Amino acid sequence: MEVKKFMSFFSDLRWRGLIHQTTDDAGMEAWLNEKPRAVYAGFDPTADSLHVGSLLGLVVLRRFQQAGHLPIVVVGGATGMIGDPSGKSDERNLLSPEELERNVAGLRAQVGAFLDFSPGQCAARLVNNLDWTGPWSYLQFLRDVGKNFPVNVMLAKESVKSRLGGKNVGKNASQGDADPGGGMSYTEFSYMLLQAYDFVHLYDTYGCELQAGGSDQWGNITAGIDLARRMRGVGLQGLTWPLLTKSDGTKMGKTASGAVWLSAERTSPYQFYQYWINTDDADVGNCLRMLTELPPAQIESLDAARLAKAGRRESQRRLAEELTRLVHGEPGLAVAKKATDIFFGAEIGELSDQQLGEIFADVPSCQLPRTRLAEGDGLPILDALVQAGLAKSKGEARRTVQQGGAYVNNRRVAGIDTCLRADQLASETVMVLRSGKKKYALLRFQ
RNA sequence: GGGGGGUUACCGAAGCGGUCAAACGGGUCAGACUGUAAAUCUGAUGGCAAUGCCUUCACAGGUUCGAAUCCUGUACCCCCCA
Repeated sequence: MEVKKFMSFFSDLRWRGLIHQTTDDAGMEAWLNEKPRAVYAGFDPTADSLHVGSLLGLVVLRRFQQAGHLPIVVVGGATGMIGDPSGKSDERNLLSPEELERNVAGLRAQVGAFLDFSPGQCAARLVNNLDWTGPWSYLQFLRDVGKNFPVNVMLAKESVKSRLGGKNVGKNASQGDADPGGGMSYTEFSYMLLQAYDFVHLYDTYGCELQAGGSDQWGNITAGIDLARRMRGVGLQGLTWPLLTKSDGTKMGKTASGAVWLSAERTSPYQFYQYWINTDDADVGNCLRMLTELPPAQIESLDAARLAKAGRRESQRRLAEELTRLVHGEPGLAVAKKATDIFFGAEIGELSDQQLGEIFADVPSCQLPRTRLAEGDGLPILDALVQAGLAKSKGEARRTVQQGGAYVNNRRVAGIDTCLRADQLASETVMVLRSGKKKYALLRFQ
């Protein structure tokens, strides 16, 4: 395997497919090599946690920092109050100030895992655009900022056109029979002014000359560049990364049960790990390039291994490991892997309540009095399955057992007459029930 | 307003007096296979104290030894003619 010679930071970005558009394709690389530059990317505080959709932005900023540039994370406390129309087919609901405040705090807590905020040459910053946008009066904003925006230019932006054009951009517009396009409110129309001004403010305050964002942000980024030229007479730069989509065209980071979050409370490290483990062969190469920091040579050798022996799923494993470590740290990864071993592996036993609790954090459980284990021959397996919610009726439980689909502590239940006794506890008070391949439930005996 | 057709289990759809807990397909669940994939194959699919018992075929009554099946009424849906 040929080892790539030194690759500049920027061509590495290109190689990874992280560059979609730039304001200066020819000169950007040299411009970045010239000296450390401040670069900013914005994050919407629509929830108290970021999700996989924001991961790309975070890792891009991280790469900039590793290359010696200064990343600035802008949390959209102000713009979040308005709602970015880019890529949305419908008007958004406004968040309350309290919600926003909580969300901003949540995001602040998360970005520390990606960027280094400790004082130094290229310490990262996190700012909230509400801090500089809040004080504006409406009239003042119209005079100073609004004056610089020709409406015809605003109307030409894709984010606006698609909403006014009379057809939904959203892929699943099918359910909205009545609503062709929906239009947009003046509020959302004004969104780009706020984001544009952010760029000017960051230039003024931190000398920030580059804004990065997803490809849907191109219109907002160029709006900021235009504004800076008009207000300050400077030429700022912009760069976008492509949207992270799967080969089937759907968005990355969505599961049947909702978004995959970065916070352990919303998506446990195990679930997070599992999400990546299950990445399609067709997508995993892209994900490795764009999201992980594995060197190109290693990624290429994983590609080759995947072609030769797809069944080993080495790529998925590495992807899940790298990202879980990045987001949840080494301890989070350890828990996720341990849980994975148990979920797909051998008998469970000799564990503590606490260990089981961590591993099966996502699994439903039910409490039963401990005496049930001692009554008669013990707790009949059929009752246990129903109690645990793994079967809707005893008939269903019976079928599951007869078909060999029921397990206690990952050991197959032999017959429908099986009874559970205290010596089958996996830990002090917990027994692990499973139906089929992956459906688990805990029984806690108090 | 007049005429006709329909309403069956999670969904679609058979059944038109007993052998109906109800064919068939889809879905779902389990098993085998496998890469925690896809495809395929097998089994299951109202409830229960289970060679039996109980509750289901829009709802309420009725005919009958016996009704998802026949009759009457009610509700909802569809089609045709005005």
